[in-house]
Amino acid sequence: MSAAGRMGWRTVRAQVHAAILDGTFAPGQKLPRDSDLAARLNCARSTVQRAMQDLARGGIVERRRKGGTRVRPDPVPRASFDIPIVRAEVEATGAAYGYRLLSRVLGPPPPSIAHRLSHTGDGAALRVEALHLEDDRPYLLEDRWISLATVPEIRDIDLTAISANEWLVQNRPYSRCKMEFSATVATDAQAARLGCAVGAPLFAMDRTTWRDASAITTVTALAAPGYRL
Amino acid sequence: MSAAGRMGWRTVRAQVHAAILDGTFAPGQKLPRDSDLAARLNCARSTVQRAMQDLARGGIVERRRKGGTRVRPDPVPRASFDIPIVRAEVEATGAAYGYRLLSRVLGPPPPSIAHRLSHTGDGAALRVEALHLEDDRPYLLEDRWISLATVPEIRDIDLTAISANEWLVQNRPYSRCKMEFSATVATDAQAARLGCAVGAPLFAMDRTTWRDASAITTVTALAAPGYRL
DNA sequence: AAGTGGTCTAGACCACTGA
DNA sequence: CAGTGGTCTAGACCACTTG
Repeated sequence: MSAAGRMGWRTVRAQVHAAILDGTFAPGQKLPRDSDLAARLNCARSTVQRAMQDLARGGIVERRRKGGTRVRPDPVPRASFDIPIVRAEVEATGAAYGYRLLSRVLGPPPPSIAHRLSHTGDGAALRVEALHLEDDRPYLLEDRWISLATVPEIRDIDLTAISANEWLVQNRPYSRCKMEFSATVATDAQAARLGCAVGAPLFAMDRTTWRDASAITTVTALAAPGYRL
Repeated sequence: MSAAGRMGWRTVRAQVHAAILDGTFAPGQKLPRDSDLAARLNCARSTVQRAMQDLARGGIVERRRKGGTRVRPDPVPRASFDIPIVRAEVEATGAAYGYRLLSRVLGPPPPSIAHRLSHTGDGAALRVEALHLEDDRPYLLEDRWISLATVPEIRDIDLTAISANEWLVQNRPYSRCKMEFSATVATDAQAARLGCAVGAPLFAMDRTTWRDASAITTVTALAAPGYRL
């Protein structure tokens, strides 16, 4: 770690990171305080601040007021990736995107879904099943519940023309989102819709979105066998 | 969006985000330039900068030099979560963590693995199969290949005492990491080791880590049925 | 060529928190 | 209570990109 030419915050980050990787700063060890690093690297403290904050965000170091900055003994693999819009994901592969509405039912959701939507009991919901296609082959099967309390307009939208997903994204931006991933095997009905064998392994994504404290929608999407995230 | 009391960058971010959610700034629309917002909110431009940069990182807006800041029409769900260390993940549930080495073999990896490790042909590797336990029940089955070219010391480590995962994390910090998730069904051998039925759905995580350009290890971990991420 | 975001600086004060 | 990170400011210059 030397104080050569101009030090941008990315350079500072790289230098400190390199020093951690090569053992100059051992796991658990305390790093010099920001102002000292700034002096040694010949830059402003705020530049070091920026760099260290980025390392902290990446799980490389841990910072505490008065406690100083320490190398994390367990570099947390902080995965961060974009969940692509289905249409974009399909079209990115060069394939043609298609969409088909399978069912659309108004009614009270079962308890498990009502709980996810934080429904207090009286709330009705719209259930939509749809299939996303990649070059006419089944790609993603979604089973969605939309809260009519939060999104009453959805009742009048023609969901054969636009997917609920896209309509919601464009008309009901959400402020919070929770996702879960798991694995299941295809039931008879799912296999028929996805065009795969019964018992085939399916990658499942559960997503619930909120606008402030009001749940908007909860969806379970099943990907055709072979899907990788 | 009013200029009330003290405006920290989090406050600025919240105000702008709220203005986007309530439609003051429509999707695709251009926002005022930073200095204007700063004037309107009665704070320094750099404070607005920080807030806007955070919104951009969250996929809410898109910024371009000279092009200005625009509301993203497709609020990208940017999932960001920590991949926990297995031991920590188990112990967080209050359960006892256990670990068992199943096999340990030195030899040339098959082509598919050699490719993932960027081996040029001559490189040998260490293959380790291990089982992570939660209260003595199978939790995660890992099948790992470690590059002896990058980590020769691993040959002399007693992997019955410490898991390869933990040893590597503590002794070979990595600078890059690639992960993939998918779903499979249990084979005979996997079912026996995980104590589940043949054909049960398994959540699979593939991870490869590098130190600079040298691959360190590649691992496929299978979670027992019921696992959710 | 000009406009807008990106970064750097020097200095100040605040907010946690460990000793 | 004292030390360290967190944030704010005002100003300057740079870098990219669009018209």
